[in-house]
Amino acid sequence: MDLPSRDTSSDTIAEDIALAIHEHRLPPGSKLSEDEVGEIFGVSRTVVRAALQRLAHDRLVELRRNRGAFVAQPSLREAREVFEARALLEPRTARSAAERITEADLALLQRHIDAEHEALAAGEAGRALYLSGKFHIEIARIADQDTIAEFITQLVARSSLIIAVYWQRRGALCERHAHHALMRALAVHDGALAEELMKSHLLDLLSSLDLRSRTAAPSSLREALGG
Amino acid sequence: MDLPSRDTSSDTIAEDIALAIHEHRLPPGSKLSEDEVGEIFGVSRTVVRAALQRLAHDRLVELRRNRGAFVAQPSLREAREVFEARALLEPRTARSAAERITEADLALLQRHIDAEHEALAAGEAGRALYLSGKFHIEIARIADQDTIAEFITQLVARSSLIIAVYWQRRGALCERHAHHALMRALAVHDGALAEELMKSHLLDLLSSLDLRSRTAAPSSLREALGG
DNA sequence: CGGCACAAAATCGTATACAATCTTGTGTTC
DNA sequence: GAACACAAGATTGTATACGATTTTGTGCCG
Repeated sequence: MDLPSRDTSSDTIAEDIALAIHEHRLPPGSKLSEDEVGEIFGVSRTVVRAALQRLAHDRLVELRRNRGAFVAQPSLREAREVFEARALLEPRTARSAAERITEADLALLQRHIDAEHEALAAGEAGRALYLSGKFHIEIARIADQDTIAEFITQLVARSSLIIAVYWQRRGALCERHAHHALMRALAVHDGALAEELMKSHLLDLLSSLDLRSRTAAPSSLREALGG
Repeated sequence: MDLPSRDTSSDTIAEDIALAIHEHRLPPGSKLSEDEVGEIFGVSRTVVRAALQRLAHDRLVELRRNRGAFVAQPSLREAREVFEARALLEPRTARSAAERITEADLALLQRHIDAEHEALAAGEAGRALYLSGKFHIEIARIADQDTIAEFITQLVARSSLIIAVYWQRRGALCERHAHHALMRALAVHDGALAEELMKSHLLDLLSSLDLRSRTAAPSSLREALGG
């Protein structure tokens, strides 16, 4: 509004909301009223609806007819499936990335890791998680696979939502070492190692989630009981 | 309109258009005017826009700002990437499907194949292609992987578009034997064989495309010159 | 006092209207 | 005769308005 450097189209709003979800500023189950969002961004409901529909298509929000839009609450089943899909896509993509990575790419990845550590040091856990996801997406981009990168982008965003719901051991910074090890494999163009590291990294992530208990869908009722 | 058995929501329209694209009734590059589509389905531009945006998100149509919606014309690069993504997802999914397939699933798959042959015999090549794609999606469903099935659904639709642009040897019915062989592997729960057959089937499909020539994007100019 | 029915309020679904942008046809000028 | 400038037409982008559905608050009845 004040600084219309970009078009305030629905894409911008969708990205802003997606970022907020990714950084856990919008917890799962949050209501996204069309009027409210429209007022925040200074646009009409028309463009807000377009943004929400796009987010619903990415499974980040759930649209309930005549009820409104809510930040999605991935089911246990969806959580497993998302990581299984990532396990199919990312290891092979990491191998391709290792085979064709350049010095510029490595420098960019290193900056990503540094930014992640900075965010973590500053106590911005949400932002650190977002940057951690960006690391995975960047690898797909380096592999020169835009189509797969798009899928991974979506899966990473959904993973962030899954982590928000099912995160178990909060203290463990498993990401840190895994990403460093991956960096080393990429730097020496060791595709086989990169593939293996990515595979175990994803398995680690999955095992850090509490996917055993909570068989019932964690509804907003949880907030009522917990708070 | 006349038979409003279902809600004429944007999803229905998007599916109808997607089906037309899938069956090659709407060739790549076709203009999808909002007014025109709205008049055809008896709805306002509002709902048409929602449908077109959804299709654009699935990469079946391309939205050009202030220009309108057009049936997408996949680039050479996109064509390769789509089949590379399928090569990562489908073989392992076929293995899972083989391990857990039931008699009911087998019967359903057989009906799919029969319907495909009927369509082919009736000269409905487009419909046969659509059913052929459904076969792949059904396997992902049998594997009990909804998330991956969704990705495959999208990739299959895009494949249909790719075939419309880059199809080379029209006479070859490579699909037929490949799907039958897959059926046999699934029937005896031979996961390893199913995985291998799916892998080579996808490679066969890719090799049946003419991805060497036509480095420049085939625009609508081709119609003007060809017609 | 608890449960049900009804009404008011809020929110979403869709249609229509207006503004912005692009395309295209026409006229003028060199 | 060709190229540019301008205007008319068409199409999309966005806002607003109205109808439908759901939610919720209130009052009556058992």
